[in-house]
Amino acid sequence: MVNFRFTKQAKIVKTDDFSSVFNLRKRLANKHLVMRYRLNEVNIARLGLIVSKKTAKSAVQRNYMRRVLRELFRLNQHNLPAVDLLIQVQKAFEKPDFMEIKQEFEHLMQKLVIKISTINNVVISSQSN
RNA sequence: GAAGCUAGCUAGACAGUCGCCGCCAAGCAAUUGGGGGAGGAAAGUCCGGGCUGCAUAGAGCAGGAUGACGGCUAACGGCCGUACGCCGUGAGGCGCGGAAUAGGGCCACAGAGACGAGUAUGCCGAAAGGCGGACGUGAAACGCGGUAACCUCCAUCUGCAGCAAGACCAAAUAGGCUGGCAAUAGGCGUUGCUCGCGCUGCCAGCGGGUAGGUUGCUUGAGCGCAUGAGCAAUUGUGCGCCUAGAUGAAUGACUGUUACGUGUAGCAAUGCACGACAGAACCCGGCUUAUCGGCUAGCUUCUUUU
RNA sequence: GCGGGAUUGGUGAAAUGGCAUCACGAAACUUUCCCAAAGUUUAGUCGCGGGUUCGAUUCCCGUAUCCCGCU
Repeated sequence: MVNFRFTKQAKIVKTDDFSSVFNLRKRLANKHLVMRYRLNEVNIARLGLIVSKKTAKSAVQRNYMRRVLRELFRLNQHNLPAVDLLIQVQKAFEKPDFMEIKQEFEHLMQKLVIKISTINNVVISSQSN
């Protein structure tokens, strides 16, 4: 039985955590979303969302985007290694675009997993050498 | 029946799966169970108040706001009633800025002239001049002209800031104060050197204070019903109810059944698609703006029937 | 949460309540064999809706959009 809960520990709250992810400058992007990531030490994938007022004026629209992204993360969190993940919305989307956003999100997830596994391999190989 | 006016209400419903944020109960804990979780505008921040801090002997000036009359209210620039003006066949809607004899300013064009003088014709005069002054122009023309939504004066109100207010707890680093130790030495800077001058080390304690956390934080000028007062706004009394509290910021996503509306395909049954404006951030009373629709009540006009 | 400012031809800016102005650009015409330069002419509901006024870009109120500051 897999637990899909999204608790407070899985949320990035502190300004330090945010800025440390930003400073690492690891970045993936496509049409609507920008993803920044950093390996962390808490053994759990954590999420921070950035939806600025510039992308959408209406608070309702911003809230919708936040909720959809959180939901996608919640359902996918067990496929992820322990990373701090910041998702920034670049272009506004609405309800009819849901399937597109889902595909984009999953695509980014795959890329992320591949990248991180290569990093880990490098680390392991360098240690063995 | 159609077209309207005004006031009020509403902003689909039920069930399931996976989740989110408070509260209550159980449990050492993990967790489990119960119950609650956006609006009529939560918006704009245009007014008013509560609350909190600062300032303050008392009073006033300056500055700001309001401006028919009377009332309501915690208060208001709000609301109600009345009067007046305009619009509408009407139900109704919109508006209203006190004082021009306290003083200053402005009054384009036209007009003789825009407030100080004085045009035509006329009367008195030899003349100078005096009296009186139409028509026309214009928003306004001798009359104490118009304009105060120009300054101003008058009346009334007004200390300043805002929950990121304020209160409490309190790392790391840097600096402050006090005490003790070391010491007149050494180090650094000032010119290449010397002298001179300036700065300073270690330990303990103290208080201030940043990140961060806790609180303020939701029971209130509260809501509903009945009834009394009042034309009404509003208000007295009685009974009942408890109705979000987040903080890198919860209130969501998906599925099924069904109601309503719109579009579309179809002769039809029915199928498919879509669902207004919009998201609490200390709390209330208003105003303004956005809004697919639906319901109720009262009233008006026109037409038809009896 | 609190506060300030802007909106005028296509663009950037002026203007005491009395005819909306300047520069660049655009279009048309003149000039030239052609182009450039030069000259002439044209195009504004003064963001929108009300009010005050004889008259509003200007004054007052509301509103929309944009920009900025403090915390």
